[in-house]
Amino acid sequence: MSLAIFWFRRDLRLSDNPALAAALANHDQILPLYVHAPQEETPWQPGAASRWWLHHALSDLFAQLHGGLLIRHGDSLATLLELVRDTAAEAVYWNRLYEPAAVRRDTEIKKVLRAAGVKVVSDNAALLFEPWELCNRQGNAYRVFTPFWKRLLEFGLPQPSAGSQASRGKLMQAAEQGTLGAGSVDELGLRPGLPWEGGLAKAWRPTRAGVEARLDEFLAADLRDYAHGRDLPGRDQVSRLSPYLHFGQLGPREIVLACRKVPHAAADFLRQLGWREFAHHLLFHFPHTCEEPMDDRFREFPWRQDGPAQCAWQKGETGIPLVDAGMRQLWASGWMHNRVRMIVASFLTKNLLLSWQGGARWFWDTLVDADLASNSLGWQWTAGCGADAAPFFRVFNPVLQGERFDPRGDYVRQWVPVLSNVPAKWIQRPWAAPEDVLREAGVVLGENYPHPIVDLKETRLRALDAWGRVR
DNA sequence: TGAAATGTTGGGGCG
DNA sequence: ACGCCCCAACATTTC
Repeated sequence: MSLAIFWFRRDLRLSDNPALAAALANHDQILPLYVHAPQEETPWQPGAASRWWLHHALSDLFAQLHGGLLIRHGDSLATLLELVRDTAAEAVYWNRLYEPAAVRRDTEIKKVLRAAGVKVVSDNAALLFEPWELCNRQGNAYRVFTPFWKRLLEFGLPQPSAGSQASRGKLMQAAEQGTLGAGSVDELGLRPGLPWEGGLAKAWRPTRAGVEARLDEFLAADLRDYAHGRDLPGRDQVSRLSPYLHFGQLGPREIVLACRKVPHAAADFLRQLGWREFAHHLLFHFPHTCEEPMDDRFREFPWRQDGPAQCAWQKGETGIPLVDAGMRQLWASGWMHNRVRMIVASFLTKNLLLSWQGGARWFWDTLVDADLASNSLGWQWTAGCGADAAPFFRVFNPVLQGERFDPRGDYVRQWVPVLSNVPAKWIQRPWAAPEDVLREAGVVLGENYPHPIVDLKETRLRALDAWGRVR
């Protein structure tokens, strides 16, 4: 009778799970384990929105396993050693993580377990390719997206391997785990316990059934005209799969497989999956880039300190409608449309001249899809200090972006309801509207909607000057 | 996965 | 009919 522990981390699914499939193939009985150890991810412990999602993802996995998921809270290595001792497990299986803290921890755990005579098997459930499997002709990591993606496509987009649907009859049932001291998901205390979670619950279905339904719906309807429609936040023609991917309730290879089955071209959408892949590639090879700019010239960049401005940005009270709409969508639903993420990030770093790290930290705490790799890439891209970064002179004008991508103001109306009666012509810049137009719409600037906290033209020039000095 | 300034062109109003 | 000016509309350059 051979027993192995399967350690769930951010691969909270039973399908397309290579390490789980390998464990099932090689052992008679598998103990499914989850260890809650946020302190091991310091300084990037999951934020409130992320914990809310994790709570539901774990509850759902617990249900899929009919309660046969051992839940522990504490030190990962100590927990594994204790369970190996108590169950006489021969092996521990897991799927890899790529954040610097997780890599350090897992390397140490692997070393200690092997020294103790325990077999350790790790595999890749989170990415299309391991970060070290793709390199340029000089054998170096990629720093530019396009050649990276081109190379990946040359290798071919991988699909779930056949063995991943192995028998689940060997998974140890709850009754058999009786003496091992299982905790419950509720005991982990992951839910915010704020009225806030009502907004998250309304916006999301954080379960495997939820993601399967979402994927089908997206591929059937929203993939047509995706290249254009994904830029319109009012239309919301985007996949919304990112939180499921982060927690591994859906694997990227499952997405590739699903795309093969639809009649429309999926290349533009898969390219977005490529950006997620690229972000992991970069964070693995340049692990300091979640804290520090990749471009050393930005180490001494003169970011301002401005608490009130930072706060206005966070609360969506900048007086710039599209920025405020995005920040309010984030707070209310734990998510923001990608086009708007770029706009609010440009506004924070360029118009307010506040550090990208501060923005990244706020996103980290409020996004249900907060992912260290994607978040770091996105913010460094906007700030112009990262790999394949936006050119220094690229400053988004949130008014023009609004007129181009939210021309009727649908998105602004939804998230900044006080502006809902402002005509489309003025909704992206109410401060410029004639008095009678505002009066008729019920808007009183400085009363029920703020005056803009900065002048867009002036702050653009200030940003150009600051970025110009870096060159 | 920009925006603004500057340059060019061509149609129409008008003397 | 002609030249002149104005100014969209579009293209190019610059940040």
